[in-house]
Amino acid sequence: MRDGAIRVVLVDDHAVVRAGLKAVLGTAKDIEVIGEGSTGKDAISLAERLNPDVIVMDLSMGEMDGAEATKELVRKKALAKVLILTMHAEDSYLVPLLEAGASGYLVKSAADRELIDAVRAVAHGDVYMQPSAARALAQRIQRRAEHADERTKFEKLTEREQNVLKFVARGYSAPEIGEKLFISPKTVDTYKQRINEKLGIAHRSDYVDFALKLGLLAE
Amino acid sequence: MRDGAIRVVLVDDHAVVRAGLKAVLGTAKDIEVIGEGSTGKDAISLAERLNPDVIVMDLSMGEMDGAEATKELVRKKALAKVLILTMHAEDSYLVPLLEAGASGYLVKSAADRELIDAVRAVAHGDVYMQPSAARALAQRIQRRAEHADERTKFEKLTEREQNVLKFVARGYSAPEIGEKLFISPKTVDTYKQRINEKLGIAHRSDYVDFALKLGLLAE
DNA sequence: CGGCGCGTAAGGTTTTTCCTCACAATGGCG
DNA sequence: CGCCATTGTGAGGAAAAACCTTACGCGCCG
Repeated sequence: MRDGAIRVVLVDDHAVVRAGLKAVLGTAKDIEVIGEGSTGKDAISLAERLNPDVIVMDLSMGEMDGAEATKELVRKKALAKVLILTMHAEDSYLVPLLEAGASGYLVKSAADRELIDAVRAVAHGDVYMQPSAARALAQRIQRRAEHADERTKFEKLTEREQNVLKFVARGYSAPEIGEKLFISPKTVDTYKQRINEKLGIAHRSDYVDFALKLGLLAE
Repeated sequence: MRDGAIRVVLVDDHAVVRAGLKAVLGTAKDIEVIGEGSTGKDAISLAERLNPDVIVMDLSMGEMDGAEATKELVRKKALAKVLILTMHAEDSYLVPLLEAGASGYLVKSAADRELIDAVRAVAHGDVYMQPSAARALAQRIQRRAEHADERTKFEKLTEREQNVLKFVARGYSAPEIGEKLFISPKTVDTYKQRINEKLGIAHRSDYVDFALKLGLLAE
């Protein structure tokens, strides 16, 4: 990082915890703690003043918690990476945190070694996660794959029909689809008719439902 | 697991690799290799015959690769958990694999210890992932949160307009929306008109794009 | 050979959309 | 205090799209 050491700011509303973190990180020669704060607001002002590489921040704090602070930091386009600490493995917070822009997620019971690794990883631009967190994430993704029924039905459609289904779900009209597929809008109409029969649906909203369940609308 | 040991089937098209895996797993007293195969098809027939707890399978194989075999196993409601091995950290395959139903993902360069841990984890019902894999997953999620622009625009719409936007994106027609909101279809028309102006869009497909980017269509 | 599935398409009726206009309530703002 | 922008509501009418029915060639399978 800039001039060698990884510049870290610690934010936690318990001084004892901060002291502990400082002690642990102090054992790594390539990590330097350059500031401390006790609220999310502190995190933001410290980020602006000190321009750290990494902000190690508690998830739950009195005034402005870690999640909100992370969002705000991202909004302000701060360069610092955020490593969130949490008391217990509260998996449910993980996804919102990642969406907010956090780069890492660590329970406080983690070994010293893990903390140091995590700081290095996020300073390096990587995303750091413990297995329990990764698991939550993976399960979330797997849940998406549960619509086997719809998949089966979908696969019974001909290629043309599948294609048309996708386009309709995406909001395109028959003439527009016709243009894209180089066929007459009337032909598109026919496909829609056949899709309706085969899937037993009738409304455009059903197309959207279907496509959503099958992940056909993922960018 | 049943009668103590974790029953494992190895599937890889290189005998040498299978031998290696067997040697490594042999060092764990709680793991027993009960079968071997060299293709995805083998994986499926072995799963049916031997009913293993875990299938350790290569990602790339000649006939039917690991991903397809996993899908098929899930389709057949096999009880075995699938741990996918891969030559390099091909992150791009991870998400499809998880969707297919794999419970773990490991590069072949992993330490012996990691392989054993991974087998135990998936046998136990956990999802096992290495940091590099977890990273890919996390980045994928973060990408979803990048549409700040759209969010801002969306928030400039009135509540009514936001509501109508959602319904339109979901595929509902003006009369249908009118019914849901207890207003005239003509009023819905007006909202659509105003949304078009405010967002600078004109097609239903733009509504869908917009809603997708903001996650308004997530079940 | 006669269906059957599939890709293609047209005609005609019914709905929807799209655009323009309208009006009342509300809430600043000079 | 009037004025004007914003918001919720709605109508009328032309244009477009959806919907339903019918049709035809082609390859395939019993």
